[in-house]
Amino acid sequence: MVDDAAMAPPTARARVRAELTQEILEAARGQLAEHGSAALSLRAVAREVGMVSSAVYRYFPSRDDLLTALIVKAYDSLGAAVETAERRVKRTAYSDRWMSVCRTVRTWALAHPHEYSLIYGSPVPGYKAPVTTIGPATRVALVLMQLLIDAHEDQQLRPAPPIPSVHKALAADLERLGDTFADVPEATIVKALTAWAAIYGTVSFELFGQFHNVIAANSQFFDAAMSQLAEFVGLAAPANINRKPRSGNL
Amino acid sequence: MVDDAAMAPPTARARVRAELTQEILEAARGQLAEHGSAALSLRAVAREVGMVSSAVYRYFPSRDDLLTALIVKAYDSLGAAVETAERRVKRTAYSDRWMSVCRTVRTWALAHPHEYSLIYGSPVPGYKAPVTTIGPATRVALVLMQLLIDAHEDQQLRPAPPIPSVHKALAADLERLGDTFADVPEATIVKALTAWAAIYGTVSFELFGQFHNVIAANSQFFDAAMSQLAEFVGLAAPANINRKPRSGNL
DNA sequence: TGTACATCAGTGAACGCGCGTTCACTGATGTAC
DNA sequence: TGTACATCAGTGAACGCGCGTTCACTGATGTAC
Repeated sequence: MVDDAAMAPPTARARVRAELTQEILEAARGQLAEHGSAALSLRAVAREVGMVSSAVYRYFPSRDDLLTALIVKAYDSLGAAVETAERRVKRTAYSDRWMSVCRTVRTWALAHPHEYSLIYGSPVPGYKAPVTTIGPATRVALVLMQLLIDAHEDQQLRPAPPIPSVHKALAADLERLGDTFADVPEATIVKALTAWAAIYGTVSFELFGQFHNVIAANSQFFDAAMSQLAEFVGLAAPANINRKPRSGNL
Repeated sequence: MVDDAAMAPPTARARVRAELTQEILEAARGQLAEHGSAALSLRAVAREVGMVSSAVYRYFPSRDDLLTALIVKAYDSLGAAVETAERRVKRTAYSDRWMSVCRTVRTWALAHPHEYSLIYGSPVPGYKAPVTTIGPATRVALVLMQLLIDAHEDQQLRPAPPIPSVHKALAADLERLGDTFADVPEATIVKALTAWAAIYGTVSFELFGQFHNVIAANSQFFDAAMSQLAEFVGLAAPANINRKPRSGNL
C-alpha cells in the first residue's frame, strides 16, 4: 500500500482504473443530484455506469466509502467555488470579500441542493464521517477566517465589546482558536463563529423551506442579511448591497 | 367526514381508536428518536405496537401521513417547550426572554436530535409537507416576534441603521411582515429574521458536528453567541450570560 | 521476442433482508327496529 | 330487552420491489525470466 501513482509509468490498466473510478464517482454524483442521498445505492450507480453491481466493489469497498468520496467531492466543489470567487475581489475590500463568500455559498447551495444537504443537512443515518473529510470541510471557514485576519491586521475590523464573563472551558477554546486567528480579539472570534453558523442557517432556511410564506425575495433578503452580518462581525457595512447577483437568484 | 369527536357520547370503539392512534404515534416517535427518520417504517412501528403491519393502515392511510403526524408532534413539542420556558421570564426582561428561547431550542434539540433533524435538517426525500404543518412550525418564531414587539413598544429595542437600498421585491416582503410585526423598523425585521436563522444555524452546527474540533465548551459558547445575537437585533446585552444552564449542557 | 504464471476486472447467480401496500377473511362492536 | 344487519379492527398471506454484499468463475492485462 505505498503511494500508488508515485513511480513513473502508469500502466494501462492503472489508467483505465483511475478513469473508471472517476466515472463511477460522477455517476454517483449524478444520482445524488437527481434523487438525493437516500436514493444513492451502489446498484443504481452500477446501473448508471453500465456495470453489474458487484463490479463496483472493485473500486469502492462499500457504500459508505462511496458516500465518503462524494462528501469530500462536495466540500471541495463548494470550497473551490468560494475560493475562486473570493480571490477575484480586491484584497482590501473586506466587506466585499465577505459578501462574495456568502453569495457563493448560497449560489452553490441552490445549484447543488442535494450535495448541500449531504454536507450541511442532517447527518446520513448510520454513516460516520472519517477524518478524510475534515480538510475539505474547512476550506470555506478558512477563507472567512483569513479575510477577518486581513481586515484586523489592516485595522479595518471594529473590535467587539468584550464578553463580560467568559467561562473557563470556553476560554480554553478561544485561546486555542486565537492561535490560528492571529490576535483577533476573543469577542470577535465568537462573533465570527456565530456569523459563520448564521450564513449556513440562512441558506438552509431558504433551501429547506423555512422561509416559505415569509420571504419571497430570497436573493435580496440574503444580501441584506449578510451585509448586516458583516457589520455584526466588525466589518464596514458593504456599500453595494444590491449589485447584480452573480447567478441563480430565484 | 363531519367533525368526528364533536357530538357528546364517544363510543367505546371510538375511544379505543383514539388511544391506539396515540399508541402508534408514540411508538413511531420512539422509533424516530432511537433510529432516525430513515429507519422509520410502518412495519417497524407495527411490530413495536404488536400489530400486524397492515393493521396500521386502519389508523394512517400511508407512511407519509404517519410522518406528517410526527412532524406536527415535533414542532408542537418544541413550540410548547419554548412557550413554557419563555412565559416564566419577567415580561420586561427582554434579553432574558431572548436567551430563554434560544437556550430552550438548543436544549430541546440536544434531547431530541432525530426529531430536530426531522424538522430542521434536510427535507425527507420524496416527502412534501402539507399545510397542516405550517401552524405548529411557526410557534417558536411567534414567541421571538412577540418578544421583539414588546421590547419595541417599551422602547427597549435599539433601532437598527436603515438598509441603504431596499430592493422593491424585498420591500414588499418587509411591508407584509411589518403588518404582523407592529411597527418594528424594516432593518430590525431583517435582523430578526437573520438572528432567527442564526439560532438554528448554531444549534445545527453543534448537533451535526460542524463545531467538532472547533468548540468544546458548547453550552458556554452558545450562551455567548446568543447574547451577541440579542445585542445584534437591538436588545440590551444580557447581563447574566453564564447563569446555571437549565439542563443538558454537554 | 516469447512463454508461464500472477494479478486483476468484470460476470452472473445467489444470499437474506426489509420495505409499502393490497386483499379477502373473521370476529367483534355498534345501530335500528 | 332482543334480534338482524351494518360497520369496523385486526389477521395473515401475498405482491413486487430494491437493497448491500459474497462468491466462484472467466478472460484479459501485466510481470519475470
